[in-house]
Amino acid sequence: MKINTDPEKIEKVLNRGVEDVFVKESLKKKLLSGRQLRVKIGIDPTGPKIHLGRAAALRKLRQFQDLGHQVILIVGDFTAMIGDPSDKLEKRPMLSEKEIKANMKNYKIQLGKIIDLKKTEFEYNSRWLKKLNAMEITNLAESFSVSQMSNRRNFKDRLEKREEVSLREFLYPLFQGYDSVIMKADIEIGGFDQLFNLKAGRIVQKHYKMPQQDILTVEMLEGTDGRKMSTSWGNVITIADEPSDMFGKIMSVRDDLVPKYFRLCTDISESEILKDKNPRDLKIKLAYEIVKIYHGEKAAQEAQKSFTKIFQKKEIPEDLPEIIAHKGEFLSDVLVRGKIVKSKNDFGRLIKEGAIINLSIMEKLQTTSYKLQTNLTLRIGKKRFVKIVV
RNA sequence: GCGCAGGUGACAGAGUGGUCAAUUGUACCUGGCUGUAAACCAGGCGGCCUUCGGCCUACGCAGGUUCGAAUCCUGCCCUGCGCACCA
Repeated sequence: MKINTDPEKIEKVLNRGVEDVFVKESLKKKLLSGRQLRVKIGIDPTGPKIHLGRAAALRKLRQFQDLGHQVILIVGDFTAMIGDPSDKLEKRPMLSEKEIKANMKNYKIQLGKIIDLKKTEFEYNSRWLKKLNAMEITNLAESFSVSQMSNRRNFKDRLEKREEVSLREFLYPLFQGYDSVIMKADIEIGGFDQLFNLKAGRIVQKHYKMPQQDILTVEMLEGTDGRKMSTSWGNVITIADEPSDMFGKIMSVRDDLVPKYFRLCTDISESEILKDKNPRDLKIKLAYEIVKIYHGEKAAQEAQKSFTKIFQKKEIPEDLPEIIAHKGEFLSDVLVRGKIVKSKNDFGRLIKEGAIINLSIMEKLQTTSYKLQTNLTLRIGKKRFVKIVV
């Protein structure tokens, strides 16, 4: 495999969407050397879907792959059971082996949309971490001092607030670092929230008298509401989202985040981004590009078409969710059953607010005790559509 | 183990016998304005019913006192802090 050492390309890899590189000069030298490097990334199979924030790090990995370097994907099946303390307000619950397996099922398909799986080395870190005995763990633990560990931002904060910090959480960075030892990693990539864990890799490698990996962190991507993208916040856009859904979610991202989204989620150049002055049009372009990456050109066109149709021309979408109902059934029951509304109370509120519209006659539904006789197409609020088939 | 403080709705955090389905902020939902953006304004935000009303379930868990408990008592579980010497 030929290694690409084009300085211009390397510059781009080292800068676009990158928060921090440690140690930059060392990494640059490695990349220019022409040697094939071992580039590691860890994925925590804690959620079944990859969101755009995680995808950003994986895209960075892809860039290394394109330069000809060896990409190593560590599935943190063991560490996921411990729970990563990074930037968590609370400690995470431990995941069972079963849950992890379920999460990993669709993972590879999603990964395949970003990186070249054929050229990727896959490893499950339980393979070696499971076997560590007490003596070896003790030795590993020697690499860190307590003050180093407790100076970590989120440990420190929690300790100051007199919240619980489990000793177990201290183990996480150690194990992640140990992965780097086993894998002989030259570089490790991760989100900026991973900074401590990545640096831990350097410390642990040093402890085992190995050359230290350089680390590269990508910027954190905020979710649709401007807060950090996180599954537990429900503000995520995942790469497995349906095209129209994905398109819509991207359109609801705050304007000021659009350049960042371009930087982290697309290959569009900065100069091209600046061409479009209208923020809405720019965002449409962004949505189009991202949908194109994960679902193809055709899906992107269709998503855009249906978006303009629904929200700019206010038409009814073509394929809306359907619920089967019986004749004479209460509408409220059907909607609760179909999980369109939370409860009958919720339904009652929406009626009172005039939020439910019968699209065939374009009238607001007035009564909570509406009984179904024929098919019915409804719009609830601005973005919920549903068709009820009797 | 002993002592002290604490455990309240998605989260933060009030409330210390009835007026508490529980103040407030955030998040969320709806309407207005819009570009399914932001900001802003208004309303809502446990469940069920025949809904200007009624019922059920909820303030760590289990009991108790009381006409009445998130609030008082007892036990249990969980969290934080303190518990060498000297004084």
